[in-house]
Amino acid sequence: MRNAEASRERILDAAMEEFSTYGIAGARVDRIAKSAGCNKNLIYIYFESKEILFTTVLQKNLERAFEEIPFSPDRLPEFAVNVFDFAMTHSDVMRLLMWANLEQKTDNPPQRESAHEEKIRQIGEAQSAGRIASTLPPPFLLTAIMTIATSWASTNPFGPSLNPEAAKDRDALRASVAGAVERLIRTDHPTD
Amino acid sequence: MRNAEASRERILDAAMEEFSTYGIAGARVDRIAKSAGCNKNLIYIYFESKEILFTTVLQKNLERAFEEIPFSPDRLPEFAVNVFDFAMTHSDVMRLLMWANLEQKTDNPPQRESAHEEKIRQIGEAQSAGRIASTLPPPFLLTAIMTIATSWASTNPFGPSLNPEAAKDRDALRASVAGAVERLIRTDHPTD
DNA sequence: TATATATAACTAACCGGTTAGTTATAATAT
DNA sequence: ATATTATAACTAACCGGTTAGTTATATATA
Repeated sequence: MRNAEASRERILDAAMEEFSTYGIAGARVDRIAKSAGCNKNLIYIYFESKEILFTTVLQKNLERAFEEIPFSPDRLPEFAVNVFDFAMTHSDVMRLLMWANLEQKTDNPPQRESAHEEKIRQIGEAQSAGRIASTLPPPFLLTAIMTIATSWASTNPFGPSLNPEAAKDRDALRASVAGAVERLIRTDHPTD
Repeated sequence: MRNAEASRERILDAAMEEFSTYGIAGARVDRIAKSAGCNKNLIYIYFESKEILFTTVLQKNLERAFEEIPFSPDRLPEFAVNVFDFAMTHSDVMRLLMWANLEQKTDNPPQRESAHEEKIRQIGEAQSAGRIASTLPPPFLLTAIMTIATSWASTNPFGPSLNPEAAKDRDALRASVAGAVERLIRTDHPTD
């Protein structure tokens, strides 16, 4: 049982669980070590500090999310549904993202920023071409779509915790997400 | 300078600052005491524990929010704008709410739950009367409105941190919030 | 009004347990 | 042999909560 790569992975998995549950300040390195079945110092050999371990876990999981969810400005309801499914299936990643946003003062990784910028650019293009409504500015529209799509993850204080009943019917929620986004972009008036 | 009520208030103010910045696990009772200009033990005399102090601060601030923001199912865009203004002006309260949702496992206070229920009921009524569109189920609609309205507070990982430029123009955002909500409820097709 | 008494408001110092991070040492593979 | 992988043992600082005691203020009494 001497395998650096495997140990590293076990630590990352354990850290994911710990950080998503307790956040950075609340996480305990001892607990991560125990849960990963390794010595605490091994964690400090592979990852310099608790904070760096957190950032590593977050980055890895966000990358996966970006790869999994394709984007097209002409299929925004579909995109929203994909985000919705990801958020509902990976509530731990959503929690990680929230912790990072609350506890860390660091900027977003440049790749995430530029991916966001690119989406905004494409939305603007689709608006100019009249394929979707131009009423809402692209940055606002994208933010609205992301927040609506993730609003039924447990991280949202206005989501499932306030609506335990509605939160059960995932298919209905998925349809509503698509419907809401469709409403935000429809061009029923030629002037839109 | 011996005034129980004033001391209590100073502690609550200091705690608000500390908890909204660091969360429950990250908050330091010593720091709260120092910032409130009192002895740490005084905090434990007035509030039993760190956790109870947090809950007290949260409750107090949420109550204020409920009082300040009136609700009418026939003025949903206006309601959303009021929520938006509150969220932008009181980002510390928003952070408190996020920390509570992430760190605490306790249910929402019953008054908050019932206030939410009542809003949903009124929305359903307005839908049945045909005053707003019936496409989206009331619980989904209310959650969508709340999340859109608060999506430009710093607590949203898809909000200002990804759109620093757009976040500056508060008036434009306010108008977009109203516009988005209007789109979610408009009845342009008689079948809606 | 001056003095004794009771109580409310507050504090300094401490404690047991915890926590992130280190050091020294052992085992394994090549 | 020697570099890599791993662990046990350790430490300094921290932290929530407590204890034992002091100071201010109100009330009662003579």
